[in-house]
Amino acid sequence: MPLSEYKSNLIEEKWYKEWLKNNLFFADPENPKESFSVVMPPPNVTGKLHIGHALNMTLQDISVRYKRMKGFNTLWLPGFDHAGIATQWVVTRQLEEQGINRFDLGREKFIQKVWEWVPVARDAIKKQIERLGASCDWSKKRFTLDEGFARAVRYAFSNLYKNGYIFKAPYIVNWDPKDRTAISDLEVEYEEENGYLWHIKYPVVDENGNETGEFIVVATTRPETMLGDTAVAVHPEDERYKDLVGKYVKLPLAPEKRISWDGKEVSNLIPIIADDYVDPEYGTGAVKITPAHDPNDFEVGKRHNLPLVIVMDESAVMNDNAGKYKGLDRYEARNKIVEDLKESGLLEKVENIVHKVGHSQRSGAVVEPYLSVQWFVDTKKLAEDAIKVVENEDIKFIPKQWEKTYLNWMKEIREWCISRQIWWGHRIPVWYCKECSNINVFDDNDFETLEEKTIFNIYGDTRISQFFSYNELSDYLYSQNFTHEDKTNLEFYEKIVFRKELNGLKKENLKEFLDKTYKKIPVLNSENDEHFIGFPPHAVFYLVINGLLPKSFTVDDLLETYKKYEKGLKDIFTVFLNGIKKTEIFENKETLKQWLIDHSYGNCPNGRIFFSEVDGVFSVIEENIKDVKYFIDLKCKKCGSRVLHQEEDVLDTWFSSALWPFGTLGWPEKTPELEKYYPTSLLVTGFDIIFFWVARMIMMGLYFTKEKPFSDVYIHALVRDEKGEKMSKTKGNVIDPLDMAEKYGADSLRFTLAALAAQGRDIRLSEKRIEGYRNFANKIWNASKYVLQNVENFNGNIVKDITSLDLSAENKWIVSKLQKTISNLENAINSYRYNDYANGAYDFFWHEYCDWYLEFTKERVYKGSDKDKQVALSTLIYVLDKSLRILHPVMPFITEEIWQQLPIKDKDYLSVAEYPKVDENLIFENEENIIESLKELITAIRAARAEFGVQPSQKINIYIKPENEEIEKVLISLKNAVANLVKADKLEISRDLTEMKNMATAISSIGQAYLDIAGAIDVEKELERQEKLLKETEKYISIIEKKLSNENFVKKAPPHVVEKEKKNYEEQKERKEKILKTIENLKGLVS
RNA sequence: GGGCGGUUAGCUCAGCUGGCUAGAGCACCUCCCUUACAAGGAGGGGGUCAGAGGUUCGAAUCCUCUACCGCCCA
Repeated sequence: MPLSEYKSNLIEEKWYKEWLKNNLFFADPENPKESFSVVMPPPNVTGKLHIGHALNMTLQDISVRYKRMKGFNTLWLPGFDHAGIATQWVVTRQLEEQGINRFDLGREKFIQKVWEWVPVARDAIKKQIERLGASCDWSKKRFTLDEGFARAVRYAFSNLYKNGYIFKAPYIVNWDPKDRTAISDLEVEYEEENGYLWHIKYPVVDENGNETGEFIVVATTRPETMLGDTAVAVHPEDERYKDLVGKYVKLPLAPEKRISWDGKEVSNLIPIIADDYVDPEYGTGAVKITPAHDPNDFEVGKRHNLPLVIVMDESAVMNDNAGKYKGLDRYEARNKIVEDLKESGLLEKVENIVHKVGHSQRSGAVVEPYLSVQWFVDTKKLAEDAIKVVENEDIKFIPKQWEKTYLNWMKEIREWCISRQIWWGHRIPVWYCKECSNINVFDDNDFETLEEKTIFNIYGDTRISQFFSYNELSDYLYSQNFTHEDKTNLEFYEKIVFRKELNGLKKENLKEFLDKTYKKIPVLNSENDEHFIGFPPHAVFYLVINGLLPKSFTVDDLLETYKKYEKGLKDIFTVFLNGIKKTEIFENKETLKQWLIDHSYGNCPNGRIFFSEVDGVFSVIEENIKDVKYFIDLKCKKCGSRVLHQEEDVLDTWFSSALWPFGTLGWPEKTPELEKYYPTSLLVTGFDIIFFWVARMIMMGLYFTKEKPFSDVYIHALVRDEKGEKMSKTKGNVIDPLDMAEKYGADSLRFTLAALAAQGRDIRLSEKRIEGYRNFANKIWNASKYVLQNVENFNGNIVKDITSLDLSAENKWIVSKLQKTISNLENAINSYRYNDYANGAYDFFWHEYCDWYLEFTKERVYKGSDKDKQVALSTLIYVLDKSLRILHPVMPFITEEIWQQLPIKDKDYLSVAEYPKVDENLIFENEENIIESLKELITAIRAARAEFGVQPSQKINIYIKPENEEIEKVLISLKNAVANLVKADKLEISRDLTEMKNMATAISSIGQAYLDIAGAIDVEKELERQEKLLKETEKYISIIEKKLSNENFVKKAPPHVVEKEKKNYEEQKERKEKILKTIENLKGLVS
């Protein structure tokens, strides 16, 4: 099927499907070849793929496709990030639009909504990645919240906690009052804003609390926090305040009694303390200290043992400690306080200032430094190895400059706040003991069998509760997995998480397994009855169905058994029933007996019957049991209590992303994938997440696997618009990669991004640019069309091994050029110069193959002998084949489409065909030089034509006098082609040509050409033209002369440079001679 | 305040470890619908490589300072 017109849309979709269908991107860990592995930075499941993703995907795909074609065992592992705050925010807003508040909805239902929404967004993004042609192994795709990943996260948390890297502490965090969560330092963006510096007078008091009339003036940008002041600090050496240190001030506007965060009363008389932290030069030299609302003050507070008074709630609304300002939003309170201060004469002055105000990256709300209890990772120790591994180049950043950025940050690393007060994410695997307050961290190491581990993990993922029924569990086990649609959740556990069969959980075994393994909890019919006193009947039924008590029993039997299991029973039902009552029934035999009788057939006054009774022997009536739940038995590791409560907070999303390179390969299990593909080879990402992600992956990777997570980190730039502005929806300057792919083809978009991806610079992208490279795709298409059409029309054979052919000079030239191009391209891609790769391929294909080689072949292809045709077409095909291979990593679709039609294809798909190897035997320096000079001559002839205004279509007679016999031979062999290229009517090539007078002259190192422009020659004009050329040449000669006459140059410059200059010099000299001669002739004509 | 980067043709940018009469694409000018391609072909104009100084036989490239622009961190 010959090619028609190039339409990207018609070819792109079909090939991606084909590739997938044939599993071309599947990575087999058993394949013994050297591995090349890349984990894809997982896009957020929120929203859409933007142009930055497109760049990221393109660069990865180029490297991955290149390595795959080079024969590596190549893995590109894709996946998605659950993006805690971002996703929660999107869903919250959607619900708000429907008038639903997430707090009203509740945690469980909210999460359910998120799970419903996420696949929609995720599948959209997946399609977009596919549209760009990403050659990743979808069969291995992962999600940061999938079953295996969640397990890895719990495992990691537990390990870090047990080894002292994770701690919980009261701390000043960056609080986002809009999302009501703590955020990490990195999630705060500082913006310069106009603000005020208020100078406030605090009255000094004497021992009795009476104002002395003296004041100490403090300045603040946040006056509302003064209500939380617990000291005023001055520098110890500051003479102005020396006498005041140790005295007290009366905090204006504050209530007399405030309550500190740990419940103690705090007076409004606060001490004046001395601390080095205060800069005596700045402001008044006195600083208000608000330890619960400022990180620096917090440190001061710790040193001086100051109480911590919180004055706002989680939404930044003033609380009880704010006295009469209670209930006001922080800004309303600020205005009111300023007003009141003014009124009472305590506001000394107001300064206009510009200061930096922190905003939440996500919600945009002004961040409030806020005292709260949070979970932290102590990153200091983890950072040590992470610094070493980069310093000793085990991990390389490309471009190198980013190393410094990384190291600077790493060396000054601070604790990482990992808890978030949101719902969507990995719930922290901590269970607090209600009895002894112990912090228990559980992971599946606390369980014996894989089946039990699995069930614990399902619980940990909040898919089932701690008390679960058979149906709840089986519904989950056998339903479709979220991440791998082709598997059930059980299969996911078997194939992805544990890599082992979970026989106990198979449908046919599940019931038996549960009965055997878990304590059974009776769910009684009366449970929803609010007057129902649940504990005693539950306890009895529990003992019976777990086989601890026979179905029929006496009071003594029951009491004895009860006493034996009392603690456990109480604990379990405290949790199950959310508190228990009537435990006293079991306190003595009489009450118990009475209770049993009261609830037995025939004796029951209130009509609630649990037992039958015959002669003091009671039997449980099984109809009372509505359902049986199984109980995942978690006990406090310190006191053994089962009354536990799980931490409400979830982990920072980056905590899970930090495990990405090994978590996706099956860690903590020792999987074949981990063995084969870890450490990964390359990470491609943007500079904006070096701290968020790259740094943390390195720390976690080193800690958990004792190996680096990757070898090379390629940091690409930000894609900006053509004016250099960041793309944003609000500015309306967004270039949508999918629109571009539709309009110009994914190939063109990819090529553009690669061509612009120079190291260390932002990319300014304009649509024009994409259009330009679409033209390149069109060029490839049409050139291929020329080749394929003529191959089709040819009756002979295309020879695959072109070395067996008698190659003429121009064939050798293009083949030789090709070798050099391949070598350059490989150098470029191996050092991540994607732009050089793209441009190098572009240059070769367009400006050598199309502009010249194709033109050289036309005469032979159209009018040559069969032999001529065979050589030309075979070479055309040979070079086209190699060209498509080198272009394939950048433009996979169009190259595959064309390659499929080559008569010499050696694989089913170009995507898995071999990358060209440089063949030294195909480098022909001599022929290269000759043809390059011929190009020069042809260009000179064309220039002469143009200067004399000869129409392109007008044919003229041209005479060429070659420099020597060899060149003469080459030129004669190419006579028809040359004639065509210079539009010659009659072309004569001979060394015997005598001087041609009255003609325009074109000069090159392989000879000169005379253009018979049929009397149209304007001698004056030609003279002028030649003189201009002479001048240029002379200028060049004088530059070279200067170099060569410099003794030091000849002495010190490397020989090959000197050699080159000498050769240049000779050439230019000759050229000058020729021009001089031409001028002489012309002058002869004038006179 | 600390750090990093940028400044090369009208525009967007290449120019790796110093050897270039400083390149590309787009835009511009002239000519051409020649049987692969007008999404094209041929030819052409356009830059004291931000400024100053230094190192060197040789600097757009290395060093220092200055100016302007950007980013990151505090």
